Amino acid sequence: MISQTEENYLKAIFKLTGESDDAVSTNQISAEILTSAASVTDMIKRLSKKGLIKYERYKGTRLSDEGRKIATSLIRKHRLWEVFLVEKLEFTWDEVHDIAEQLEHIKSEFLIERLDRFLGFPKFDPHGDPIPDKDGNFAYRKQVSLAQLDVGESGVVVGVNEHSTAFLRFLDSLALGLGAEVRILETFEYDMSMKVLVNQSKEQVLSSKISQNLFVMPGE
Amino acid sequence: MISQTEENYLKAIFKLTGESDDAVSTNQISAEILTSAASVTDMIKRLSKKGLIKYERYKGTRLSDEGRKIATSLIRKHRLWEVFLVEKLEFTWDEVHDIAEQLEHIKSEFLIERLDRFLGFPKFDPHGDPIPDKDGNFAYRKQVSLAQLDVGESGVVVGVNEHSTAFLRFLDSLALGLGAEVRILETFEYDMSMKVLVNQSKEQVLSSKISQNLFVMPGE
DNA sequence: TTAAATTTTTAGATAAGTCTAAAAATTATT
DNA sequence: AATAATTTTTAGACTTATCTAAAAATTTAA
Repeated sequence: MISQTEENYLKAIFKLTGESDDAVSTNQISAEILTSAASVTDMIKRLSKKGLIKYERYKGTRLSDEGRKIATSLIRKHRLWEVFLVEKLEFTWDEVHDIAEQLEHIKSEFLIERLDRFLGFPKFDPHGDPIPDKDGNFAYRKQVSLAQLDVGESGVVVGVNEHSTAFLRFLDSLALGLGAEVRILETFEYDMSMKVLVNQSKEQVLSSKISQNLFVMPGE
Repeated sequence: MISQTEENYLKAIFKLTGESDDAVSTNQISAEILTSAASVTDMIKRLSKKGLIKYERYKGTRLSDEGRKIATSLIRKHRLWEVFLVEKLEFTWDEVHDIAEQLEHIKSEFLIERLDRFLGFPKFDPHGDPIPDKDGNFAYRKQVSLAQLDVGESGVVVGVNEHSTAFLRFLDSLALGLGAEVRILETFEYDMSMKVLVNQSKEQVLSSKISQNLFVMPGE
């Protein structure tokens, strides 16, 4: 049996390496989990003994196949629960993270398959992040950050690169939620901000921080 | 912050005393939690220090107002999640206990109020057990065990006094789920079994163990 | 290529929750 | 009322997960 804490370490390692197979350092993990490096060393030994990670002293850590499977399963659960909270319980996209963080640890394969069906097998969560299938495969989508578009081009918002409540609420206030259509009117070299037309109706100036953290599917 | 283990002890104490304010013994708790008496003594000290129970050495334990509030809140969560699993995810009544046992520990008042609304404010769970409201009040319902009915009387199944998978599946096979109508045709003094008519169609002989563990609302 | 800076690991403590075995207190029995 | 049986608590140990401080290994820089 794997503990919630162990699960959180596996998820952190996956988050740091993504789909690649790079090794992550002890310090990277400790920064991600907000814990001491000494605690990470301890946990790494335990996970290594269980065969969930491959690790060499001073060299770093990478997930084993088994560890990767658990990590993607956690992400799958987390994102499916987020869909549930938003679609069924009417939470907003900035309210769901902490609750999903708890729900992802509920142990029942059967439960998650039924939840998936109940939700209509969604492929993306309320933030536009892909929901891995049972085998851990993530849906691919052609996307770029809004900052990469040139004047005259447009795109549809499909995701965010930052999940803070503050950022998500700010996007709401700009009508820049998922599905919003954005056309680049003008870019300002000075601070890399850009003037855009949102949903063919409202002009808005966006800082580079915003445009870099917004993913769009380029159109036209 | 209260731990899951602490929550489980409070729930066990509540289960043992019910709505009364009797003291429960250390051994009773250890039997309920399936743990050693020594562990119970340790935990009792901790809960007492937190003001969640009132306890005197060798005299027994009872819940404080605060402890009772937490216990009923856990039961509320457990039963609401059971309704969700059965009504929305199409689980059967014998499959939901273990999953609800995990879900009841998810911490979010907001979540449970929204779940309650999503489910249409149910008053009873899939086993017929009452769901306490936010203030911890249980709905009252006039009910007796089937064994208490006399020949000629009838009732509608509204609850069970045993929640084992075996018992619930057995009831299913007899078409004796919640809502079933039962009329007593004959009782046998010898072993306290009774012959009944289920849903005005099928005759069945029920052992006293069954009739004692089935709650009905008497009709006629 | 040696010294300085950084990263990682070890050593030793602490807290929660569990256990067994033994001691203490209470209750039951003769 | 004294003894026996039962219940409860204490004592001491173990595991998981955490910490700080110090030691060891590695990397960077002069």
